[in-house]
Amino acid sequence: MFWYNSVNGFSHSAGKRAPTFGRRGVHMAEEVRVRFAPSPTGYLHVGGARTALFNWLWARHTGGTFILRIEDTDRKRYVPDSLDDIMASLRWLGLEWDEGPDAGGPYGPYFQSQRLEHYHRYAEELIARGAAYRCYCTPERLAQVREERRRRGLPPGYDRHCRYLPEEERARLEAEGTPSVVRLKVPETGQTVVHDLLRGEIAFDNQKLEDVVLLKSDGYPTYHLAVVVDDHLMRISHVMRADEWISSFPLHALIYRALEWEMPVFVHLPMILDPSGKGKLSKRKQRRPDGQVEENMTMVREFREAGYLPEALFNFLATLGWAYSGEQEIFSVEEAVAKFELEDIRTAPAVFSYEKLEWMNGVYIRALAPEELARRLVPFMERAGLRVTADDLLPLIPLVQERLKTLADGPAYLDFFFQDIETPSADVLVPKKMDAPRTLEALRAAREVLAEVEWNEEAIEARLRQLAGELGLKAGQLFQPIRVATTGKRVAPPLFGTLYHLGRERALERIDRALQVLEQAAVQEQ
RNA sequence: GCCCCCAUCGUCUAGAGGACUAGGAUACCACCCUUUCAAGGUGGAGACAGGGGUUCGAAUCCCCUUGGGGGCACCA
Repeated sequence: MFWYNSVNGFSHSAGKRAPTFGRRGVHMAEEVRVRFAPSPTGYLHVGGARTALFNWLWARHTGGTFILRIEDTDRKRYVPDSLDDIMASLRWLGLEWDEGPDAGGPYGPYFQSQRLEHYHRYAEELIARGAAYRCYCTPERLAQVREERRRRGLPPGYDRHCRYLPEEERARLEAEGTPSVVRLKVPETGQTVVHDLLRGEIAFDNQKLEDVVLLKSDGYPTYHLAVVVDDHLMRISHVMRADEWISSFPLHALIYRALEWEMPVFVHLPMILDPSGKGKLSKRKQRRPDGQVEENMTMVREFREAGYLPEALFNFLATLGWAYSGEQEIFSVEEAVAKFELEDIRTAPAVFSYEKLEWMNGVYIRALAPEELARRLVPFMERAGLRVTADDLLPLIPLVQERLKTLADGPAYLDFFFQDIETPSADVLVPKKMDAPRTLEALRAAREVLAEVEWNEEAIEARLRQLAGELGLKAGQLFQPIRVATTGKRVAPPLFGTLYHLGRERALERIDRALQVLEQAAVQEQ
């Protein structure tokens, strides 16, 4: 049979550094069409987002088309709100699609559940061409077979029972209306050689391949059939998908060849690994940044809620498995689009580094216009119970901008501006190498200065520095009690700006409360 | 178990046989700056998994070993 010659279709091995277009020279002018095809079985995972991102980057780089296709062929695992999350997360990252749900397009519908007639048609076509067959085995029998094979030390799989069903038996089962699936008729000998842009040729012994189910008994296709049919019908030029699909790649190739369809260029993307380096990134794994045991963040929405900027996540994900030069790693969207090349995608799996993402997020936060930072901080302040507007925040931005790692850090740095503080205890108020009486004396003096100083940052700083000298204290010894008294924190934004924006009245009021605490402590120490 | 993929500092990576005393970033450490914390500056420690080939010459090409990962559903 023609498709037993599995090596056809490839003129030469491209190898690791093959030119992107050269291999399919005839198609150099052909439009690039790529797709991201998630299944609505859960929220968008950062691994999925990275796949989407690479596809999007390639589409934008080439002036091609980015398609969103929903692979909703598993009715059992369907999660109702996952589709909304996937679309919202993609848009949050800036990965707008040209064709797909909402957008529409000439090759729709873009939900596989609405394309069943196509899968049925090509399943029949495959049967007619002798490349597939109906299988009437029950799930129970299949389970039995698997168990049996396991016991005999064989790889789990189907025993091809129905492939060799006598014709009269087949007719009888059909007449009885026995439920059936359609299976791929994999050649029993020879090899299937597939081509990956980055890895070159990969050969599989047909003997090791399985007669996978193409069409389920509920009439829905499996991934294997649906992906091939849709990629062909939607005229996909490049398939970029996760590494884990390499195993079923030969099955897909067999379907393409049986249907005599030309294959797109395949690029398998490296896996994203858990920080432990053990296995795919998943929620189950735990990380402990400071001894704390917690769940990994894996969903795009979680990063958004944790105060990461979309541009930072975008940049980080873009450099996970793709490197432009080894020198540059901060890329604007435009730069990434301009510089993205398929050849520069790595094949080795990459560990997801939360530390590096956090650093990068800080870089992007520092680069934000103050007005913009203020605007983005508002929801995080509100979530912490602080009712503020961007205008309230704006004057305070210079105090915190270079300190924030995430937007969620905002409240911890700024809450005392917007709500009263708990009066700090003496042990927090008294700096190292100081005692309560001396701290009390210093803070009293500071109160007097602050009560009459002209209320601007420069004057406050000048007078307090002068005071420190008069008291024979180091700057920190005077400033720290003031900081703690007015902010309730040991760690807070720069003092003079803080005092200025807090206002004289509130600053003095908080200092007075701290003085009471210190008075008591001073008495007790004597 | 079988099949497939992968292998440079802890991590992300540069490296296309000679430009490698292996570069950058992050994380870490020290110092500087400094009112705390950051940010910034300077410096430091830190890698070609192992073994065979090929070659005048190997991080780079080939083979083996080891290690890691993925897959083996009427899931995607």
